[in-house]
Amino acid sequence: MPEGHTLHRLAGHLADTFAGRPVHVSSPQGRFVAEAALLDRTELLGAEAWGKHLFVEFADERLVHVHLGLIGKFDVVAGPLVPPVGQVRLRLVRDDLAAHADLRGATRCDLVGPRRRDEVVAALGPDPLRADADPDRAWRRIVRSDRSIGDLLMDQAVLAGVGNVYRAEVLFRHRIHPLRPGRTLRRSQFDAIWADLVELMTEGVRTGRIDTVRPEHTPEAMGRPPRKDDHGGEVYVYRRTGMPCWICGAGVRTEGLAGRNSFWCPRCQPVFRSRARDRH
DNA sequence: CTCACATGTTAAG
DNA sequence: TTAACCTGTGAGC
Repeated sequence: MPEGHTLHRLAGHLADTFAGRPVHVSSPQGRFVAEAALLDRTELLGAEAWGKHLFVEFADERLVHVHLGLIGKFDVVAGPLVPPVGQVRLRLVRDDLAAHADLRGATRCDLVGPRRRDEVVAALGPDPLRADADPDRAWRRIVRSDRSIGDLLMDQAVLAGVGNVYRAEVLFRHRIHPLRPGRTLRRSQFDAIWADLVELMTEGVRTGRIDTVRPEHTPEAMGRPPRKDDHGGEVYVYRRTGMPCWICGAGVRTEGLAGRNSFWCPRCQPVFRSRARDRH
């Protein structure tokens, strides 16, 4: 579930559902009880996402810092209240009882103040989903790095909010091999990647899915069955190891990179050739 | 049913 | 580099 678009979408849902009214805060699981008691029946002011970090804002400068990790979920549920299922670390209930939100499986759920929030934000690279993002900060780090672009795109200190799906897909869309060193990218390529991430991730916030195939490669356009798995979105290479590339038919490759599986098409994303060699 | 793996990060070894 | 966190899903038996 959680790349940056999930958290931005969630921030919007939480704000729409709870902002401007007192909220009942509890921790059915028991691991956030003291903090929940402090927030209980105070006003929820809003919610904001920075990369994959979420801050739920309550009165008196109190914030709940949430990170979903790999498996966490924060479900916003409209309708009558039901007993918590599983390990619900944080539950928000609207004062009219007509909606609630349950947090499960998160790696982080802390009560913090603005100072801690600022620390977390300061450690993050620019977030393509934020209008105030400065892509130059990411470019400066990428262009002077020997690390691979696949590694750099996943580094939240370089660029915030991109995860394993957007990494694989945006590199495919720009025909760049994930192992290519950051310092070999041209500015125009980075600019195109950034602009594409802004567009793709904004669409992800709108739909709640990661769809990255261009109109001519959709299941309808190609007369192929839609993707069937828990992600829902249509993609070019992510988790398609061994299957034919939608564009050239070559088998999609995979390899561990930065601790995660990276996916690419060996024909559409050829191994980088150095500038010296290009001159021949 | 059990098992492997997953859109992530941190901390221990 | 590996385990741990903690939940859900799909594949295989």
